[in-house]
Amino acid sequence: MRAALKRRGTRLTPRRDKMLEVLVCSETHPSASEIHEEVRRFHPRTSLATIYNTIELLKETGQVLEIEFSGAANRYDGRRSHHHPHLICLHCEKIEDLDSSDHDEPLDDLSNETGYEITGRRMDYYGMCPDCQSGGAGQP
Amino acid sequence: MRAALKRRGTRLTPRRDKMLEVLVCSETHPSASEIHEEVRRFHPRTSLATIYNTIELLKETGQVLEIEFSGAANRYDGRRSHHHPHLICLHCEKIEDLDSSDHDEPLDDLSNETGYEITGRRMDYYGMCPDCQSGGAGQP
DNA sequence: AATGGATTTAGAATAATTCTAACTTGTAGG
DNA sequence: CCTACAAGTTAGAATTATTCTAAATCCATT
Repeated sequence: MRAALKRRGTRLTPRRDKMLEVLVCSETHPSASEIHEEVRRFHPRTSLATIYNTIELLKETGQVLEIEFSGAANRYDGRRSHHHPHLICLHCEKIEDLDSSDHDEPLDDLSNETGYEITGRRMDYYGMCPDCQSGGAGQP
Repeated sequence: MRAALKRRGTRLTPRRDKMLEVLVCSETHPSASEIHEEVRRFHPRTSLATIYNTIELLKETGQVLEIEFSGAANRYDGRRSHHHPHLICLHCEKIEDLDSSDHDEPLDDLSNETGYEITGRRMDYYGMCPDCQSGGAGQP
């Protein structure tokens, strides 16, 4: 994954390295400013612009998936080793990964049919998580 | 569809009616301001706030799907009679509907497995359309 | 140690969406 | 038909995530 960055001629700076780590290790699909906070704990003078710049890089190389949120900050998923759907709670904005092998079909057929050069995909389910249904634990 | 609005106690005003028509008839998955322009041709004093208000209503009743775009306006799909995936060109921002019956499986299994109350879903493929690949017709 | 291009920064700029408070409209009851 | 009230609408301000900009810094290479 680090190699992928170098391969395209970009440097693997300490900030970028930390960002990769945050993205891969986080369980919560963090927003840009959450990533920022986390990176800042190790490189306190990091600017938010750097976070956005690096996200842009990683998006281009397909190493991060951007999950847009209406009326809220986008969220990022760095676990792109295999495609997986998301289960998104519209109430507390939690995002869970679903493990499902059957969604991992190849894209060649679709590419051939449509003529599109397909570089990514996204499968999301929206609803309300058990916590929020019971009016309980999850933050509103 | 009009009935669904009334059923929940909201009025079916001329603006709302026009908006429904625009959403259902449009082939392009319009943005809020494109919907605004279209509605304005018939009700010139319509405010953009009304468009957003009505979108909010329609989202709540599941009559419109919001397709978030990073760094650009959200787009809306009013053809919710059956679930279908989208093919999105990242270059010209065109959105095409894919007709595929096999994506229309029921959500009960997933609801039971996860405890989520699932109200919606979204399946998108991202890439570059044939026009943009050939550097041709599509707007950049 | 010097050079030059990539990276980073702080802050300003942009633009979509939401909010607010006043105004208008439609409907139901008298 | 008239009145009153709730729902709908409006214009513009406010909010806020993201992008842009120009200057400073870093780092690999000479």
